[in-house]
Amino acid sequence: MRKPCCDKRDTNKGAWSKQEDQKLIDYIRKHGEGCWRTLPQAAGLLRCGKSCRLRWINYLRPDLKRGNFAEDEEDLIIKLHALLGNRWSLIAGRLPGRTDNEVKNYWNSHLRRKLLKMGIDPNNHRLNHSIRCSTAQAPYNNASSSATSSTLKVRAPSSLKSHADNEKECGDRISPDEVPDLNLDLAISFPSPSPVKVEKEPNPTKCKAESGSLSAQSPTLLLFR
DNA sequence: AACACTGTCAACCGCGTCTCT
DNA sequence: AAGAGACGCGGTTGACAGTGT
Repeated sequence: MRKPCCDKRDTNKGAWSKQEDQKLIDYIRKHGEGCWRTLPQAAGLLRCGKSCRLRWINYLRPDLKRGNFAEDEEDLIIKLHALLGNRWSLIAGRLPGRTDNEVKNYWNSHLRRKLLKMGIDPNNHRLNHSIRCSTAQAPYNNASSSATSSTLKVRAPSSLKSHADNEKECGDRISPDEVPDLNLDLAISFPSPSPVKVEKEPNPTKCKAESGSLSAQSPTLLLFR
């Protein structure tokens, strides 16, 4: 049985105040990201670590772009979604200054509708195609979307297989080589000194528990342009 | 003006994965 | 090998704003 990530009685929830934001910013500027579990106490925040992490990543990080999505960003999201499904973090990794949450929200509120208006099924990116799989929110995933998404990230070969399996289960879904005019040349392979890597940089300030999580063994999603 | 409806987005939740012991 | 702890991800929720009636 997993313990709750924090003692919920003693933590604030809901919207962040400016003071809380400032505390978090100050702390991370001083000590860097990481060790989210212990950060709230160290920073004097009555929040759980997860909440702090989310607030920082989605809102406070200095490199965030925010604001409206450009047309080319929209295009890229649509194309990447056609290839990757709801792997928002992977998609966001190709959009500098954008977060997975932001991309996901934008997809659900704008792009889905836009595609529907154009007569394209946002689930499989096909024209005038009735939705075959009942999981409208998780186009390429079967029962557990989070499971498959993690699989893709970590174990590329089997994930490709699982994607292919889903294709079978869901009928004639689009496959990467079916995507027209994509020109993304997406490949998954083990790390090598090559093009753009969508990979989290190991944070030097990270604590012990996390430090080995991106070892040389971890396959990396490589994206070429 | 008041209410209902709809859209947006920040935040939460639960679960999978990874690492360490 | 098994269990615990921590992180990260995707799905979902709920508050708020905008729009329509």
